[in-house]
Amino acid sequence: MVASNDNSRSPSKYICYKLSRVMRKVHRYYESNLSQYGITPSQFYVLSAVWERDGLKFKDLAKSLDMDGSTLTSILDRMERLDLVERRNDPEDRRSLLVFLTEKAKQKISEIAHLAEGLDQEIKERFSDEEFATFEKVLEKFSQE
Amino acid sequence: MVASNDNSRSPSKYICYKLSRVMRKVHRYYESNLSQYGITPSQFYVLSAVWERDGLKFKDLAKSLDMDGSTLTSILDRMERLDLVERRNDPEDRRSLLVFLTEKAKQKISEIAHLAEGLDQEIKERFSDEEFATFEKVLEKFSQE
DNA sequence: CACAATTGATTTCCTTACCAACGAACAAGT
DNA sequence: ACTTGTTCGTTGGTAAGGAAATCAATTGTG
Repeated sequence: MVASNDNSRSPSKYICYKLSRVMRKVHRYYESNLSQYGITPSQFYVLSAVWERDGLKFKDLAKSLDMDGSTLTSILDRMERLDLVERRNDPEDRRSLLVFLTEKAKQKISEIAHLAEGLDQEIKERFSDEEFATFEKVLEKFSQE
Repeated sequence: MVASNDNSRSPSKYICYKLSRVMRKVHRYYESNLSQYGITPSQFYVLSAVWERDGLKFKDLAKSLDMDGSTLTSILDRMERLDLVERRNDPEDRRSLLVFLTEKAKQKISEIAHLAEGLDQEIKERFSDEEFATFEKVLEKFSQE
């Protein structure tokens, strides 16, 4: 808490810096665990989102992940190379693409999701329930607006 | 809160995803405001850290920002090109580098810091004091361990 | 002293992220 | 039908983040 006082020059007084630092840390934690499945955290988010709604539109996928289309394009490129997802044409709109999980991905995803839930559990255990609930509430509010 | 329940498949149930999403949002907010000074959020963190301790060692800078050395190398490259920082040899260790702010940076940094404090203020105002205090406490705990 | 091990910083490679510009396809209006 | 405008996805550019390999300099050990 020392570095948060207002007349300090330290970057650690700024929200954005704090968030970025923690995010990177948690990201590395996920990354090191997901690597045994040969995927990255971002690829895992895409897998989860497509698992939730197989065959959804590219643009809806991007929107649901709050991700720029061009970022998703390159992630899907790699995931297609890894045989995790498949892009198919949308019969209703020739500009649009539909995204599907491959059989390979369908077989792996629930195990991976289980692992990720375990990682979350380990993180949560470091805090009190209320503390963490408030933390998540604030995050939720952030991403809504 | 809907998406956080445990039997959902949505990526938004995972801490790492939530953090990344919020972080990106806040990052974009900072980015759009800092761009008037021609710098990025990460460059701003470096400026702040060097402003706090001018002439610190490269490795200490990287450590204090919890940043990989290779990342810092490329950020400093750009910042040197922008005439914001300067690398000098460490007289005590020829492997080591010392990092200094340029005059140009010294003149701009306090104004930029003031802007950033304003951005933080605007964010804070969206939450209750306790709520946000807990949020920051959790972030703090995260980055300590 | 000499040699091995470690440290400091850079380079290269890969992934993510975003913006701006683009071309193709669709929609709306006249 | 034709033109105008919009939407969809990709491409190309830049920045950041990190892992691994590398080189030079320093430290440790025999």
